Amino acid sequence: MGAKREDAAVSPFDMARAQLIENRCDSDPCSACAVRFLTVCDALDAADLDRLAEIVQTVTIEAGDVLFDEAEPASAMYNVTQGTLKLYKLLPDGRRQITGFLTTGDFLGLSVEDSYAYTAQAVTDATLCRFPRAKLEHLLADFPKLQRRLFALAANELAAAQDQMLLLGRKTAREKICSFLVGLADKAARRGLPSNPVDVPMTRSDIADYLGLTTETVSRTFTQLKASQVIQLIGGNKVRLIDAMNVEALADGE
Amino acid sequence: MGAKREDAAVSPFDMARAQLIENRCDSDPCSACAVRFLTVCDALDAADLDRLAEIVQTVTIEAGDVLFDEAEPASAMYNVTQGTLKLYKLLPDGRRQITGFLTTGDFLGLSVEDSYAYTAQAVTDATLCRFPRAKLEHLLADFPKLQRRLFALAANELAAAQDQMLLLGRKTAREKICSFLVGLADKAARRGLPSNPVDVPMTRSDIADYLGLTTETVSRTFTQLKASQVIQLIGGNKVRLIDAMNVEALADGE
DNA sequence: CGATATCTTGAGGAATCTCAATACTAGTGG
DNA sequence: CCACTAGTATTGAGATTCCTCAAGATATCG
Repeated sequence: MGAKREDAAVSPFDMARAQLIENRCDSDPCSACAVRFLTVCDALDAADLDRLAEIVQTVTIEAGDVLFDEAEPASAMYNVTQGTLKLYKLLPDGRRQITGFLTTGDFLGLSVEDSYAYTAQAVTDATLCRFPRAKLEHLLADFPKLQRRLFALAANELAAAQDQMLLLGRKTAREKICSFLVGLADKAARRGLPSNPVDVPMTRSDIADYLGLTTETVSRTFTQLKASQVIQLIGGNKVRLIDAMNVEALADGE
Repeated sequence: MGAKREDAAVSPFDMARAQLIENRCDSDPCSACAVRFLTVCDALDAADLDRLAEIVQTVTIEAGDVLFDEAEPASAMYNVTQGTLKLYKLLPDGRRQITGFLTTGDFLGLSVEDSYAYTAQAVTDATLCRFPRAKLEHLLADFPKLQRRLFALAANELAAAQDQMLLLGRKTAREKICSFLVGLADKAARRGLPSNPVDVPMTRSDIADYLGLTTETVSRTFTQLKASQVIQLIGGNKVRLIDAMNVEALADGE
């Protein structure tokens, strides 16, 4: 894979924080939004969408940029409209656990506490919709449907987190990698994107920190899966699942 | 620890399912509830509590009983009023990951999908408040506060799940055990229960499946911590943290 | 006080990690 | 247009944590 895809430093504190934040000047950005149906915004119909459009801002960040930092006051929620981000937590000595990768339609910044529970960093260049928290909460009071939708999304996140716990606690390296690939493919399919070969925009190091492995083990496992005709590596960041059903079976140790 | 504390079989399908479900006959069970402030019910004031009381049932289960099963239609949500439960997911070959232990005040059964994402089984004898899902959803529409409270609880669960991912993916056995003990102590403290020595009602096997370890490693790690004067084991199921701050530091690898 | 489940301890093995060297790959500058 | 460079990926060898298998100790229940 190529140089400079992202900053791989563990500490986020020396990262660029350049964010381009703009208030939407379009008259009607949300109702024209191509990815609305994937997101929290789907809860509102055209009439109410205006209210949402009033408070939304657009954020553009580059690969490697930190959107917000763990323990920073949670000032806003976001929707990813383009690109991939990673969320992670750190231990004092720098060990890192990536808790999720987000793509088009995913939301982040959910926090009932005052501060974020994780750092959010761009894996690729990305654009997001930013909803200032205070304004959003005001809106939630007016639109129970929106509240309900957020709740549903949180519940889904929770279910995904529990799957990930099963993976981290009980799966082998091979099962972890297969689960990861199947997960990426499913997510792409749900967005109408090509799911086989599946796009893998993150580094081996990111994958390792997501699956509780080391870079080397991730690399070795890819090599083994390739040797056993389970996958093909295409270019630097595409993976073909030779038999998707088979990969799925391997993912659960069947 | 003693015999028969719970059924340790991995497969839940041969477990007893005896549940005692009663409709509340008290005139006002909820407003008299001693643990209300800990739970979802805290969102409602006395006047609205009646509505909740109308739909609530009481469930009594014994240690080892399965409350509901993974993939079973999600017919209700629950609040634990007494006792400890465990939630877990299984792989086809029987490997188990416990995603959480629940005690007084915790809620479970949250599901936007049609079926539960995990199995819920009693660690000790327990009593719960049962809210049939259809009725509860009806109520949510009338009480935005309740909806909001549920959302907040889900968000907290999510944050806890992310902490657990960090634990599972990146912590050593010793750090895992220390995190676990600190977590139990904090939870007890928040409920006004004795937090040092902390009550540990679950088996080594349960702890192992919660932390992504084996029974033997859990046991060995307890022995080591005891030898290093970090903890004392009191009876079968109490642990004294000799220096709580120290245990906390060990939990994060500091 | 025996029966049964749980817990502890031991010895050896395996999966994964660590450390280290080499080989890619994509953008950079001549 | 091609070598250069810096990050990234792969591969190898050895170390280590944790797991597996097995036996013995302990605790609780009837």
